[in-house]
Amino acid sequence: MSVRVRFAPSPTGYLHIGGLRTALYNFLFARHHGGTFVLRIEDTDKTRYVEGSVENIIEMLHWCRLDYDEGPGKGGPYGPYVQSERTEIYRQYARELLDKGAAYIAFDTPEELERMRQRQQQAGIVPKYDRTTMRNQFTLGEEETQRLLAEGVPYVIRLKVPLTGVIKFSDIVRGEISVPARDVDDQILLKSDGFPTYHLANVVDDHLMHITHVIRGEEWLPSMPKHVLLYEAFGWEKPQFAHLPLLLNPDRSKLSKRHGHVAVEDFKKEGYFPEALINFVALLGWNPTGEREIYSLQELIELFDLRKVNKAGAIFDIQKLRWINAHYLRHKDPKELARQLQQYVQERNLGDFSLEYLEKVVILLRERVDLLPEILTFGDYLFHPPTHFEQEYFARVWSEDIEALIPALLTLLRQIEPWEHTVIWEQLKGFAKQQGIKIGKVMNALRLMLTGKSVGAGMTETMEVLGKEETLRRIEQFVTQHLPALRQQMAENASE
RNA sequence: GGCCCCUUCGUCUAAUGGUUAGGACACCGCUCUUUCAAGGCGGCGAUACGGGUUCGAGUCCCGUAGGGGUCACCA
Repeated sequence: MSVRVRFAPSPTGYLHIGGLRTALYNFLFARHHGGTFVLRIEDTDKTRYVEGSVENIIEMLHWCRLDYDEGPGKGGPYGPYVQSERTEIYRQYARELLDKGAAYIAFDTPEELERMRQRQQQAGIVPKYDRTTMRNQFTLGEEETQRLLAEGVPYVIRLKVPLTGVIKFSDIVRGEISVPARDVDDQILLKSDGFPTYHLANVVDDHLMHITHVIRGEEWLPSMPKHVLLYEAFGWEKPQFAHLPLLLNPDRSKLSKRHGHVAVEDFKKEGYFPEALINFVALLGWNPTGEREIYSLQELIELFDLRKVNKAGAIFDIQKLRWINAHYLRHKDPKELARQLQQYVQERNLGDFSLEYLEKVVILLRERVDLLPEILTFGDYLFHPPTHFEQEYFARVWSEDIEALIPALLTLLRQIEPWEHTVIWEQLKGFAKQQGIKIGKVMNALRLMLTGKSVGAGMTETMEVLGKEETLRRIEQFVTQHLPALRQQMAENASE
């Protein structure tokens, strides 16, 4: 039988990193086995629905190249793939459970349930639905139940969990697990609004959609016994289960918004590459060798093995993500990067720059930043003349000697031809020697005048990218405008 | 608190019961050098604890401790 897996998010917000990892492992498993990857939207709680979240999930999966084979907008043989469009199916199966005696009807109001929990807590016992004292099919009797139903009194359908015995199941990641039945609650399967809860809808759909492997987060492990009971009540063969270790905050709690952003979209906006995000997230909880860090999606597909997935949760370390992203930044095609950079330039209204120019900028600076858009701030002087000059740097590298050399330096630069960094370098070296001054002094002065900053790419390379005209203009502008201003500032600081 | 899961450097991880416990990020140093990076080289740094099984345990078993998840008409 061919592999069929699903990613089943609920549309309660944006796709987050944890969801992406779950989707990724499902995707990798499906592709590795030549199986089918299904997207199913679990929107059975209409109160938690967030507008636009389905679109966001689909868009982000697509951005990461995790395209699904069946699902919303794509169709497939077992649709619809949105649970709110399948409510009649769940009602039908809930009735089947009722007929089989595996479930029962209950009329308790939320207030009554709350009082029950309070009583239990005061008595020091674990809160759990008590079907021998509450208002349900068993305590009310068949006749009264039918009467209330006929009257239209709201009701729910609950799973009738055995009072004794042990529920056992097997998990690909965690092995054999068993839970005493007495610790399992009589889960509500069908809510009073006629919608199913997760547990019913999930089991029914996984069966109807012929899912062979359920790969989901560890937070679902505690509800496994309920799901096992449901499969058994229906007489269905269970799929195989794999509960993935959680993604954690630096404090080891479940990954959440509190410690920085977790929405995939935020990483996209910040300028992370999808390849980097996928590469990083794939290695959180699974590793093919332990010796390599960089994998393409294709390589991940080839190597993926569910049995090698770890059991312990993994902290989401943004530092390593940045490093991986930086790696991709240094290895991607500069032409492609230039196109992407142009987008950022336009978004920020930095002016018009040709792709040729931006490509040079990318090559010049990509080894010095982790994210592509950081080039815009790190190398701001490549997009407009510097308006701010680091005072400390100025104080350190500017001197009377240097200032006296500026006219000669300008004359030298004017005659340099061709304007290429190797030529510029040779000429400047000769100049420094001739003037009996250290080359470093000249370079630092140029760096200050041309960029205003103490750090950046190689100076002559930067000059080449700026062009001769711009280089000369900036030097002149520095001497006539910025230098007096800087002097004045220094004087003010000194007098304070 | 009940139930369930988990535990190798700070972090992500590797290790058919036999390795000086390996790699990567971060950090530190050296190197390169016109600054800052990148690269290269090196360093720091872990089997939670206690028992047991075994010639031999990170690996198997038991206990303890710690961490996490979950206990809704939410998924």
